[in-house]
This record gives sequence, C-alpha cells and structure tokens, in this order.
Amino acid sequence: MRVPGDERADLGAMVMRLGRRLIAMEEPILARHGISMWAYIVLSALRGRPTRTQAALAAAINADKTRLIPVLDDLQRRGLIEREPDPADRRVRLLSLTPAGRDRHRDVRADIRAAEEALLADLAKEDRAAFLTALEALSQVG
Amino acid sequence: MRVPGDERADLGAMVMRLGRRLIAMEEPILARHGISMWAYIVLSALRGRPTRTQAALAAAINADKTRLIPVLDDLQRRGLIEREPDPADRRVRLLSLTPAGRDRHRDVRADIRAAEEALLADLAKEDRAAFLTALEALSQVG
DNA sequence: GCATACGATCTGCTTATGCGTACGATATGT
DNA sequence: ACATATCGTACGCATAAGCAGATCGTATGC
Repeated sequence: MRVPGDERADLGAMVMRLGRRLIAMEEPILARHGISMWAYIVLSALRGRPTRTQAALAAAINADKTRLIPVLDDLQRRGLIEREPDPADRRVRLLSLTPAGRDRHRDVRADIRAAEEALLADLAKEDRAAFLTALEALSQVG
Repeated sequence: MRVPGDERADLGAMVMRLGRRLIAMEEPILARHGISMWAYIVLSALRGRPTRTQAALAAAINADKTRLIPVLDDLQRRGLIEREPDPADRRVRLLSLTPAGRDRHRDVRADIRAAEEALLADLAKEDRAAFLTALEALSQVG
C-alpha cells in the first residue's frame, strides 16, 4: 500500500542499487576464477564477435582505450585471447578468444548466471520475463 | 529470434549500461537545477524521513560518511537542509529538509521523473509495470 | 615520395572514491 | 569522577577513472 511520501524511488536510484548488489555478487565469483571484472567484460565482448580494433572494443564496453591495454596484455599473456596484427592493415590488432579463453568465459559465466538465477527466483514468473525483456530493451544504446 | 552465441547479456552488464544511461540523462537536469548528484540523493533520502544521524544517512545512501560532510555543508549553506544538534544527544545532528529544500527536491524530481517516463514509454504497458515491480523488489537490500 | 591520418601504446594530470586515523565534544556505565 | 564509547569532522593515503598529449609504426591520398 502506498501512502503519500512513500512512492517508489527514482529509477536511477533503484538501478544503481541493483547494480551494486550484482557487482557485490559477482566479485567473489570472478575472484574464484582468477579474473578481473574488466577481463570478464572483455571476454564477454569478444565471445562470438571478434573485434577488429582495440578502440572499437573499448568503445563497445565503455572503457578507456588506454586503460584497456594492460587488461589485454594480461589476457594475452594468460593465453585467453589472441591479438595479432591484421594482415590487411598492420596498424590494427585483431582480437579474438582462444579456445582456453572461450572455456574460461563459459565457466565464469555459468557461475554468474547461476547467481543471477538465484536472485531472479524471488520474482513472480511473469514479472521475471517482463523484467528481462524491458531491461534488455532499456539497456540498448538506441 | 535467438541464435547460438546471441543470448542475452549478463544481468550485470545490462543493469550497468542502463545505469550509465540514466546518469547521463540526469546529469543535465541536475546541472540545470544547480545541484549535484550527491546533493540530490541526500535530498531524496531526507524527504519524508528525517534522519537522526549523519552516519545513518551515509549508510542509507551508500556514501562515505566523511565525504558526505561537504555536501551537507553546502546544502545547509544554501538553506535546503537543516542540521541542528539533537537536544537529547548533542553529539548527533538532526537532519531535515527546509521548505526550500522540499520545493527544490520536488522540482528536480519532477524533471527527472519526466525523463524517466520518456524512457519507459518505449516499453509495452505490461512489461513496464512488471519491470518496475521487479526492479523495486530486486533493488531492496534484503 | 611526401604530407597527412590513424591505430596502439605510454605518460602524466586531474578528479572521485574508499578507507584508516586522529581529535574534540558529548554520553554513559561504574 | 573517571574510563570508555560514539558522533561529527578533518586529514592523509591509495586506488581507479576520465582525459589529453606525445610517440611510433603503418596506410592512404596526392
């Protein structure tokens, strides 16, 4: 029951709170897999759609292109991504997941999905589906 | 239609993206009203439920209690909040909105709500309601 | 061939944030 | 009265982020 002065919080506030909650949830999972949040984001971005330039990758995941470099260095050193000059334009580094990178991403993602499912389990079934649909739509750039 | 490798993104990624989008949307509104994000958050927190201690306020809005102080100083200097020692325990500063603070918050909030509505207008009506219900539930601390 | 543009990389500046410490004023338990 | 704890406040430190400039290798238009 709503009473005056007890309306719902701003969208922004709620989304931010949920975001913090999700990050808190994911952090131990990532730590357990020995991978940083940025590294996981990179693996996710690269999965299925190898990116042509690092600048494009940075833009896609909303990261600073200079800050991204150490992350890529590390992932490459650990054999999780490949980064080779484009034969057609050797300025460009073609980025792609190695099989090991793909596996790692799959494993981490499985754990994260499981935790997410546990969260969503509290919701009514119809709300849950609508929530995901809406969230997907609203999080699109357009 | 979903094809393999084109599943939905992680919850965390979508929520974060939406959060950034909302912040980008709110920033010009807040600037137009001459108020910072933190100040707005404080006004929102104080609206309707005056807080007994500053530490409690900081905890409630997920802020650092030392960083909060300049924000409160500023809000007080501008006559938007009151901060007086609790007669019953003079260590404590009782925080509350002044009428001006209440008005300011109402005005800013109206603009932010309007922008939010514009965002949500893209959604199907049922999705919209379910989205808000679910978001409200998921953003709760418990 | 040369000027110009572009991608990746490195460095440094600036700001925001989280965290710990210290201190003064005030309450409270003994 | 005195020891101890709590609140607000100030200060410093370490980290992370956004941003700008410089460099180097490489492409491309003229």
